[in-house]
Order: sequence, then structure tokens, then C-alpha cells
Amino acid sequence: MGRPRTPLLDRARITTTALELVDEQGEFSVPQIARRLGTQTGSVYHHVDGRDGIVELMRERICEAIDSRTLDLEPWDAALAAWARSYRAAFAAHPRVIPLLTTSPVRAPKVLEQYERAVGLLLGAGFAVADVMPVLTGLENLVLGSALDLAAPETMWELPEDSPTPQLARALTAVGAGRADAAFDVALEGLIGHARTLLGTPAPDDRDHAP
Amino acid sequence: MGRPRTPLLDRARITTTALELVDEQGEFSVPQIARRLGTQTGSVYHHVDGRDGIVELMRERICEAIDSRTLDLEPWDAALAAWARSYRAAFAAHPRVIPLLTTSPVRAPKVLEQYERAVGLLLGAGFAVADVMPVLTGLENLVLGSALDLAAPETMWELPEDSPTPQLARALTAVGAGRADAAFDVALEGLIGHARTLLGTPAPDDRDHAP
DNA sequence: ACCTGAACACCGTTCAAGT
DNA sequence: ACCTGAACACCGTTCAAGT
Repeated sequence: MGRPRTPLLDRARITTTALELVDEQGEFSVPQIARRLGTQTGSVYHHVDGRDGIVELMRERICEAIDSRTLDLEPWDAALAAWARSYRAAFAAHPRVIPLLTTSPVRAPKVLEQYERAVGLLLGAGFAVADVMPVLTGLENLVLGSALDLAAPETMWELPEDSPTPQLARALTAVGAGRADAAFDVALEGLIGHARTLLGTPAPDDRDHAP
Repeated sequence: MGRPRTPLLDRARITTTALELVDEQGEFSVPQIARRLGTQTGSVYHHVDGRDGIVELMRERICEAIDSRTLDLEPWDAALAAWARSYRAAFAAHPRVIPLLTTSPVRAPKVLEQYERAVGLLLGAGFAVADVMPVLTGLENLVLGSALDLAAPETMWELPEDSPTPQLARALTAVGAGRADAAFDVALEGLIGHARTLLGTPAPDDRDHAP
């Protein structure tokens, strides 16, 4: 007992284990993490700021996969679109984590930094300060919603066998992963079109919208 | 002890109490409900299908405030916009409940019924089957995201005092409730514009519902 | 049918005690 | 500094026992 020569736990391994648990079960608990890592529950608290801290670590880990260089692209709408795509891909890798991220506030410096740069991008493009967060929040909603939909479309709807909702059933079975991609693309273009409206600059017809 | 002359509990009172708790705390538990209603925890289970059942009851209660007659309006895009507005208003009344609704699947018949009618509206307008759910899901994301943002904008962001993210801080303080309304309106118009695009150029391989 | 009271397995969090 | 082991207050759920 007592302190081991080499630490049994560290933040990285706690994060990885939590992510594994959520990927498998859609949930995690501190005792479960401790069990998988062969330690006592209390030990985890020496490395991490409680359960909420673990959630924040997962957010950080997932957001590391976002390519922030996309924010350097020009013009601003190409940068925003590329950022959104990378953002979505990162979350689509761990869709079951998303519900955990809507409750707790964003604290991770690396994540805040990305948003800081995104804000700078929009301000630099000439957006009014008050318009920036609505656009970015809309983008975030779109990204998270579509990532959730991409990998877990069936979990959101539970239809009875003798369906009194035949049209809904038809519509649900008609959607696939490829369709979700297409829907994301067009919805993203819609949002950016909305942003152009706010900016007051109409979209040129000859602009290339392809990724 | 034993069975009382008149029941101490019923589904409506359980739902109301759960809603009160979530409005106050952002959370609820079965023992808390029982305590407020002056009964034992176990008694609640005689009226309700577990904790998840209570969540579903809250969803149902909230969705009762949605005006489904909006779906009878013409043309289809006016109906969809009015439905979205009513939908958002209903959720904005209990924003802290929203995170609870993203995990569990939709089972409530009355809610399914509304979606059934919305599907019918879009199919009747000539949408391809595969396009219907992306549009409705996008609408749902927009509604829930904006309702959440409307009444709890500060909870999603926790900036340190000595902010290394000055632009983000500026952008956040510049947003208000009125702005959120405006953002919703334009984003909604953007989504419906996207939907019009889908209607005008349906994918040839999967359109079984030509006008 | 509906409520009690107790039980069970599980949480999140803290903390003295050890090395 | 880091882990153990035990403690605390709290969950969700079940169930015999009572009326």
C-alpha cells in the first residue's frame, strides 16, 4: 500500500478509459474507471477534478482531433466550413460522448482557444460583435446534432411494432449515413449563407463550394 | 400504512414535481419527487415506468404546449416555420429539461404523432422520403439548441478572470436574448431555404414521390 | 390497487492512514 | 506525491407486507 514507485494513474489513461466506457455503454462512472485501471476509486481524485473534470478531459481529447489550421484559410466562409467539417469528424468518432458535453460549461483552455480564433476570424471578416456568437453557436449545434445523428440515428426514435406512424417509419428507414453527410453539407451551406446575410455581402455565384 | 382511500400520487403530479425540480436544479431524482409529495420512494414506481418514464412524461408535458394546428397552414414552408416557432417557445419555457431529452429515445405517442404529421406535410409537399428526416432533424437541432441558448447562455461558457480569450469574452457579452431571437429567425429561414433547394432538385435514384 | 419500509447494488466525494 | 480502505450521503429499483 501507499505510494508506488511509478504512478498507477495519470490523466491521459483516465481520459482514455472514460472514453472507452462511454463508447461502449454511453455512460461512465468513477468506480468503473478505477476498476479498469486496477486502483481504488478514491485514487482517481488525486489526478482529476472530480467527475466533471473527467468530462472536460474527454472534451479536450476529442477536440484535439479538430484541425485548427482550417481557421487560417481564406476567405472566411471557406475557413468556417472547413473548421465545421473537421469539428464534426472529431465528434463523429465518439458520438455517445456528445450528450455529456451539453450540460457542463466549456473550461478547457485548448477548446476556448479554438473558439477565440473563430471569433477573431469572424470579427476580422467584418461581423458585428453581437452576431458572432449566434453564428458560432448555430455552427456548433449543427455539428453536434449531425454527429449524433450520423452514428446513432436509431436510438433517438423508438417506434412500436404496430406503428400508428407509418410515414415516420418510412422516412426513418429511408435515411442512411450517406444521406446524413449530404444533409450536413447543405445545412452547413445554409448556415454560412445566413452568415453572409448578416455580413451584408451577397455570395458570388462563381465561388467554389466544394470541400 | 396500506392503501389510502384516495391515491396520494398520480402521473400528472409526478410530472409537475419533476419539472419543478429540473427548473430549479437542472436535475431530479425519484427520492426527491417522493419527498416533495410526502410519500415513499417506492410508491412512485407504482405510477411510472421508472426514471426514464418520468423523463418521457416531461417531454410529453412540454410538447403539449406545441400548437400542432400550425402544421395545417399553407404553404408547407409557412407551416414548418410556424411549427418550429411554437416548438421552440414550448421548450424555452423549460430550458433545463432539454439536456435530459437528448439521451432517451422518443416513445410518447403524442410526440410521435406530431412528427408523423410533419412527415406527412413534407411528403405531401413533394419531398423525397430520404430528405424528410434530415430536414426535420435539422429543425429539431435548431429549435433545441436555440431554446437552450435563449435561457442559459452563460452556463455554456466559463471564462477565467484573467481571460486569454478577450475576443470570445467580448462576443459573449455582446449577445442578448433579443439577439438570440433574431438568430433563430434567420437560421430558421436558412434551414427552410435549404429545404426548398432539396425540393427543387430531388435525387433521381430515390424519389418515389414525384409531385 | 396503492403505500410502507426495508433491502440491494450502485453512485460521487472525502479523508485519515500508510509509503 | 500517490494509493488504500473505509466512510458518508445519495442514487435507481425491487418487493414482501400491509390495507
